[in-house]
Amino acid sequence: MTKGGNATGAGARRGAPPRRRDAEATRGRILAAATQEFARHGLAGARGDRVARAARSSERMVYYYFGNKEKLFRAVLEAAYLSLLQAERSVHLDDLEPASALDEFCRFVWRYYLEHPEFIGLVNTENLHRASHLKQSPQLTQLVAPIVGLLHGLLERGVKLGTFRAGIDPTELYIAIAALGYFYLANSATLSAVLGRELRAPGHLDEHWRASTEMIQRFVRARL
Amino acid sequence: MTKGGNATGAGARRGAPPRRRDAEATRGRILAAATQEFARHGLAGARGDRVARAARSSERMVYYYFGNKEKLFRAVLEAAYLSLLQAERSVHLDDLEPASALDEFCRFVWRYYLEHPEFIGLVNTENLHRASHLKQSPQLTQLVAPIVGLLHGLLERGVKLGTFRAGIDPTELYIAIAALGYFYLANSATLSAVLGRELRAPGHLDEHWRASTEMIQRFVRARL
Amino acid sequence: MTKGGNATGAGARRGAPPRRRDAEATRGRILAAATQEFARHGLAGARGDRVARAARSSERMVYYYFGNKEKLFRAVLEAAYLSLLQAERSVHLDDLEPASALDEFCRFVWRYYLEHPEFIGLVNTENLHRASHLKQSPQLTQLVAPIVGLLHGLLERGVKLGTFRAGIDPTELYIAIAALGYFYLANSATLSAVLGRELRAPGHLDEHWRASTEMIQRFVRARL
Amino acid sequence: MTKGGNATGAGARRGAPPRRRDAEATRGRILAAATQEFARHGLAGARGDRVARAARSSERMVYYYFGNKEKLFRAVLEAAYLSLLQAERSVHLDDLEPASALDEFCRFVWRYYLEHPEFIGLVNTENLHRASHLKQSPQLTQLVAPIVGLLHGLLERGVKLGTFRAGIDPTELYIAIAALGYFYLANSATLSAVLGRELRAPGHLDEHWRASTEMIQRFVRARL
DNA sequence: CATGAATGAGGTTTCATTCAT
DNA sequence: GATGAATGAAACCTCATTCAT
Repeated sequence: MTKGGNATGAGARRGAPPRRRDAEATRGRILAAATQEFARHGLAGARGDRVARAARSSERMVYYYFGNKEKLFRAVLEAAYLSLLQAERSVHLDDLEPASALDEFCRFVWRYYLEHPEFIGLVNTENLHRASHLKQSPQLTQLVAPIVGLLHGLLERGVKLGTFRAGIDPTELYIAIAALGYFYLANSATLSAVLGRELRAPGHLDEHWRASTEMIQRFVRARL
Repeated sequence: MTKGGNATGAGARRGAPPRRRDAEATRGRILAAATQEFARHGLAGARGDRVARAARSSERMVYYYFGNKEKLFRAVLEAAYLSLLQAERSVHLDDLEPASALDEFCRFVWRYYLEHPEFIGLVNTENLHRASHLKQSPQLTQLVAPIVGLLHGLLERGVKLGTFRAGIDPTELYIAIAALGYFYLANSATLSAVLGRELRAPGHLDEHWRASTEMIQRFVRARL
Repeated sequence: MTKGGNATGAGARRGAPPRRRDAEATRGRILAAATQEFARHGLAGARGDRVARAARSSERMVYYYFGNKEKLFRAVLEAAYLSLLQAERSVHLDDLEPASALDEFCRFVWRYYLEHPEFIGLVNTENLHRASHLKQSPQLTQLVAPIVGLLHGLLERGVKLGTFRAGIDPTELYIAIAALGYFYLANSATLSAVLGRELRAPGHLDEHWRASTEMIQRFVRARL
Repeated sequence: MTKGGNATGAGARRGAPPRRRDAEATRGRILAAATQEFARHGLAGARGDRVARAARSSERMVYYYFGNKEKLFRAVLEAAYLSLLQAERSVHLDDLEPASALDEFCRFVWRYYLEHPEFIGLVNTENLHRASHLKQSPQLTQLVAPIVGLLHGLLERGVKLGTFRAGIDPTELYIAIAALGYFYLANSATLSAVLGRELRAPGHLDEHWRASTEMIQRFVRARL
């Protein structure tokens, strides 16, 4: 029942009569559409008919597959976090020396946020709801962001080599790295208006990334 | 119960029946209630009757004073930003040496976010709407966060004294300071669930603030 | 208490503090504004605040002077009919020979409708309400359109002279004259759309008037 | 109670509980009810709940099928004009000699107005709105009342036979015929009150029709 | 597996009107 | 005599959801 390994192909399905395996495809399209919808409009602002239309399906199907709005949101949220976890698994830092590895790590986080604006939207929405849906997903809460483990190892290596100072909490470091990227992108609209600077302009994006990595490096570096 | 001749001021009015025919007071209560409502539930999730009840007024009065939901939100947003600006005016850093002044600045920002969770909620909501309401408020967009000016002066002083390195963009510095505080508090719910650590616990709050200021100090410090 | 003959002048009353005799002036402005409002939007569609604004007064004053919406409409309607009656009094046909007098009469009716679109709007609205307000105004129903009397005399003279045929009901004649003008103007919007001809174009207005008078003349003429 | 296999047709369904899940029937009942409601109360005065009740449906269904009040009105208006056009197609004048044909035409128009008071109410309402809804219906504006074509042919035949005079504009003639009928019926309430004559009394209705046709005949007749 | 029809409940907003100086 | 503040009732409309095939 896994996704990979089937050979039906994704193409040639436009207006054609529904065929075998379409159930899963429909479900997938709905999930994708709902992800966008929730990310853009929040939970209360999301509209079932927009999801249905974007998924080239019907509102009825949304209920058929997901039960109700809240459950749909939970499914979307789980998929989003799972997606992040999967991406995190692709990060391999062990072959790099600690400082470069940390740079690489920062780049990964920044890139992920930059390329997954829907993730930011969903997380913001979930925080508005005090993480109530997340708490209902045991598989997610038990996972304890394995990415922090990466940082832990990395910091230890740096300390041993004498390039990083001791006593840095990997969780705090992770939060700092996330904060610098997330805040900038999540709040770019209001910040741009208030600061009078277009934060989404490519130049400023780059500059921010550079400043952020420097800040992180200086934070961990021994004997500045 | 008449309007003239009392000197109670605006405070100490909780649960007491609202003074009737006091436009300013009624408007104020509605604005305060709406601030909480929008911060907690977002624009789409906010409910007019909850606002009315919390303001010990009627739904009708909300429309009487603010026209419609969107305008009410705009009024709330404007008041929130104005409130921040006013608080910023109370920050005086000129008498402190640069490093201490920077610490003080960080403490101010952190405290403001900590003590004004509604501000975070409103800003998040406004970002969901791509700052569309903010852009309609000329008075706010024209203001160009004067607080950045404070940082600018502070950095210059530090550079002259040789304690800060040159070439730091005050706007970027401001964003970093804001990011470290805002992100932590705005996302504490999901982060707590995912990281398996109660970020709102007093100890962790303090630790985060300490780590943040250190990060900022190391970022600007010359010759580390 | 008549309008003419006072020397306060109509000018110089813009933003100035209210003075003596302003009560009557305010009432008058409200009545005029309400006339336009009811004519343009009907009874149900009329809005108190639009009336107030157009009258440079307040909604409160509307109720102060007229009690409620329905009474205001009645006042408007009475004023409109009284206005028509007064205009009718200015029609003098006795010095003209019958055919010319009839032409003159037709011209008067046509002109009145053309120059008083609000009258048409009000009458249409009143018919929607099955003349219920009109019936409540004894002064109007008792009047029995004196203008029909004019036609009666005119027809008699024509018959005596041998230019008009006998047996024509003056009321029917009046209705016909009114119909040709009223219908054309009252329905010009829908007719223009459906017939593909701009009925309000000056050329077509004139042509219609010419055709109408000819129709009326041919109707009464003896021995065609 | 299933949908398939019955042959009752659309008629004879009054007071009986509405057949459920019959979209066409439900839509039809709502349209019919709305026609009456708009005709009687105008656009602003029409009430959604009255429509729902009269249609033995729910207010919700009105929005389900028609979107909103304005669209419902447009649908009603379109149906009303389409109904008129269909009736016009049943008029065949070619077999009659011109004068009789013209009489027949007048009778048709008169009868239509007499038997479709809702049409008059709707058209009046649409004129209040300056035909704004009609203009949004391309199918209606493009039709250019084909009935005028009938009059055109009829006039030509009469001229050739020498019974009608030349130079009569068929559109003007149509307007005159419509005016004499429409005005009388649309304004019967106010006219009855003002003229002191019950225009809806059968005798007066007949008399008006006779006077109207005579007027039309005399208008077109050659050599009176 | 899929769907068109239907709906209860409640949301936002408007309206005409009155209160209390 | 005049007015700003207030309001109950109801209007229109939307939303998430279920029914019945």
